[in-house]
Amino acid sequence: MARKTEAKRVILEYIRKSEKAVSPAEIHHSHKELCDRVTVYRVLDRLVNEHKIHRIVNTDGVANYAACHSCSTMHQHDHLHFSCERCKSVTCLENDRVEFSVPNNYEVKEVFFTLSGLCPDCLNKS
Amino acid sequence: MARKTEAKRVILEYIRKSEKAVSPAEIHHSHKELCDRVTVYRVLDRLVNEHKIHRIVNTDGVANYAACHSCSTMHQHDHLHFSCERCKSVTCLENDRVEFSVPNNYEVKEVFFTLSGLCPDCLNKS
DNA sequence: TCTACATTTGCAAATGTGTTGCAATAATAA
DNA sequence: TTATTATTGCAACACATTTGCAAATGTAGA
Repeated sequence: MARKTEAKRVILEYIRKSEKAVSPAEIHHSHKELCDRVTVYRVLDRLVNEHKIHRIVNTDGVANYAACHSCSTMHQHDHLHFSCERCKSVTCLENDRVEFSVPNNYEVKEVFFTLSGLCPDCLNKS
Repeated sequence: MARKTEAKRVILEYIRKSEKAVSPAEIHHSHKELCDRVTVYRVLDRLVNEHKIHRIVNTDGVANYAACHSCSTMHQHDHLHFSCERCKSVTCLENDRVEFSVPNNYEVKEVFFTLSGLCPDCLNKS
């Protein structure tokens, strides 16, 4: 059975407090003393399996992780994500729902909707 | 100005004939003699810039490329893509349009809509 | 509380994707 | 045909992520 470890607790707390989705590298850089780089990856995998966080692949192919907010009631991540091409930040746009249809010979398990361009911060600076 | 080269011609033809989106690695493996690995990446970049193909990031973070079908008339790739978790294939679902809204303080330049799960082929085999 | 054991961790090394610099090659305009 | 410049190959790099294995640690049950 799953164990409570410091790495897991701290990483989950960090993700929950973060405004934007965070990458494994960011987590490791801001918690150098906490644990090894490899452990960060393994903790993130476990948190995803436990439905505590969800994974977003940004348009550069790098994984980012965000806390699940409405997952305690219903587990779905069919909201939009925004991947900024300049600052590389990934933001959940949870209020903007997406509508789509799929041919019925596909079995859809997960949904990844990502927009890219410039986020409000970078748009201001340009 | 852009030049016609064998690598470019063969790679574009290969992508056009392919049912599914293909990765740089796949292209290189099936055309070992054609050109270097690096050239595959560079040719793909050029083809994307010329709007001949479009790039899809699959849920593993790997880039895949597919031919643009309706781009001669209108250049937009806001259709769904399906990323199979078993065989890793990426398919364009061009007939299934997606509707969404975004806060107006974001500047959207590109759109990546990917579903994952099991494709028809893998669904049959299971 | 103590013990046994499965889970978690650190470290080193490997894999895979994508990029860069530079000199050599080849397409094309003139 | 020749000059120009895009394209290529090669070697090396950067970075994200994974794997194997032995050591450490959390926790269920005695």
